[in-house]
Amino acid sequence: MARSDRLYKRCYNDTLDLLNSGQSFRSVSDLANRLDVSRNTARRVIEALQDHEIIRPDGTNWHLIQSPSAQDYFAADAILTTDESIEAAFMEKVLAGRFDKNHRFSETALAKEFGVSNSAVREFLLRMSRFEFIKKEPQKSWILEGFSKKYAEDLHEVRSMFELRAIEKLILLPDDHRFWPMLHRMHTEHLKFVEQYKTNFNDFPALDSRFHRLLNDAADNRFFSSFQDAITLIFHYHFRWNKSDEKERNLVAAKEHLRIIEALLLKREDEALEALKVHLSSAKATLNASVNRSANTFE
Amino acid sequence: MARSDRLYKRCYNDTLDLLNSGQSFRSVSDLANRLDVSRNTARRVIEALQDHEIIRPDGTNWHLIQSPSAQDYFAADAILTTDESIEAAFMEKVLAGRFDKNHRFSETALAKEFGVSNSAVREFLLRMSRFEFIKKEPQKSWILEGFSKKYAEDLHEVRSMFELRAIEKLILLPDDHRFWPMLHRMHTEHLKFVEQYKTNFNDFPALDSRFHRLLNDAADNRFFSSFQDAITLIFHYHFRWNKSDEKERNLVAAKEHLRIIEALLLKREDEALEALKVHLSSAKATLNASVNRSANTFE
DNA sequence: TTCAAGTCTTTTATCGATTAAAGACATGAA
DNA sequence: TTCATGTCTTTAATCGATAAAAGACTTGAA
Repeated sequence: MARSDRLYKRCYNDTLDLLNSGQSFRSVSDLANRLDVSRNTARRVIEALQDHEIIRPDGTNWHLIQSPSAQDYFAADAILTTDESIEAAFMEKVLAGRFDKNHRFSETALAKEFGVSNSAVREFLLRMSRFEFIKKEPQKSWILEGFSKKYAEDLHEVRSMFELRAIEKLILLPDDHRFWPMLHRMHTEHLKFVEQYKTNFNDFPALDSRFHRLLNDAADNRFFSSFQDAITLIFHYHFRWNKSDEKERNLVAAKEHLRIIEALLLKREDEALEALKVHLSSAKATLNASVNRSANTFE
Repeated sequence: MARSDRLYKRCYNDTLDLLNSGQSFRSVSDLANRLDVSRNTARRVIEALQDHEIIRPDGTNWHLIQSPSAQDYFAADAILTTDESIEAAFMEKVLAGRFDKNHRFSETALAKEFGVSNSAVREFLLRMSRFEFIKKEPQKSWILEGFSKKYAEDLHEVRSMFELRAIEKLILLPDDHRFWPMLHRMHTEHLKFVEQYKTNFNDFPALDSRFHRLLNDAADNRFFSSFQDAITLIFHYHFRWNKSDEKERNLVAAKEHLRIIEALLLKREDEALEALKVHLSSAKATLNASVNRSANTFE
């Protein structure tokens, strides 16, 4: 087996969704643009959909012959890239504590366990190692340093430094900078979330991540943005893993965000910094609580 | 061809050096310990050296039959790991500006150019990408963001934040912490360097890197230490590339280090912070000068 | 006990091959 | 012009195989 055609499958599903939502596309090129893939891939999708008699050309547009049912779609796990599925499997294994006590693990063993090749695992681990919770020395096996308390502290320290600095830089941005309208939209979204949190509380992690990313990106330092990737990953999996007090926690955090946003919009630096500190320490508390739950939380 | 035996060759050379410097080893295990490799590798070295009639057992120790000459050693480029040689070739290519104007490049092309496999290049690039000067999106080719002025600024900003924070943390370390004797030794080494800088100015980059690493490691945050890897790499290659004013520059920097060290030893926090700021901005100026020289220095 | 050696097993480093997807080029219609 | 298409070439994602090095087990000597 060589390279998988998961992208094609994902596009196939996305195209069904597109058509099902009442939209359409004019040409192969048009679909390729919409899906942000090459024309070859788009063409393959269209041909397959025609072959399966799911769509048909209709004047200048393509249309569904009838609404697609669940079995017209590729299965959810068929559209993950190898890397995505390794990530999910690995993080689940970490959080569930299914690693040896000595925290050493081998590429080969993981590859076998996850049903992928050696190289795929290796490359995943290399990419992952920038988050500093796994590491290896040449010629030796990997070590899981795990989500220890210390890890949470290190993460928090750097995160605080970066985000506090970000606030200081943001306050100085000129009034016509594109950051301000984006922050406004963020404000609106948060208000909406707070209003509807009882039903939509699941949306918070994504909102949270977008909010912090906005701050970091606007601070215009690539290392800040890159660090935000680590934060997003860690919190993503911890949120998934630890659902306790989820609703309340999310509401509190959203309100903390609002305080920061409002202080920023009024350009009250001290108030914004203060609000951010409060928020960061509650985020730290959340992470700590989750770390303590996870079985691979050794010292 | 599969895995190369460069480690063995390096050990072979190192063992010759060891014996040539008058030291010896008692057993396979002993040699393995000294070289920090497995016994299998150490055994292979000893057997080869015996076969080549370069050493012979002598009671409880091994001895050289006669002082080894240059041709008894493996060539310098035979003892680099694939990864090290890719790194050297890649960085040289970046600094010499031998990339296309659009800054895109392909794994395959590099692999061909460097005479190594696709995967080796790929893994190198993945590892490198945490330094944030190359990057890629899935399904697309790599982009060299290069050592722009902006890169130098981003690097400087984070570096300053980390090291200033490090100083604040170091001042608080108890008197019996192992950091203090290490700092004392560092002090002595710097005094010695300043005294002999006219002949030994080449030693400075290594000393510089060890000094900053000491600060970052003692601050006890893995992200600080990891960032220091980036700094070391960047400065290493820029120093190599830009030799102008080398002697004077190194002397000035060493004296700046001394001011920091002395202030730390006296636990004068403000003075240490001040001295560090001075040093960091001269380091930034050095890097900037070098960046301007390098041909891949686009905006 | 501790250390050393030999043997066997596991794991990493490295390669080359294969297929999906992107990208480049040429051509033709609005 | 501009866009859409088809064809061809290059490149990335992914795999499995192989040899070097590490590590585990066993035995024997000081």
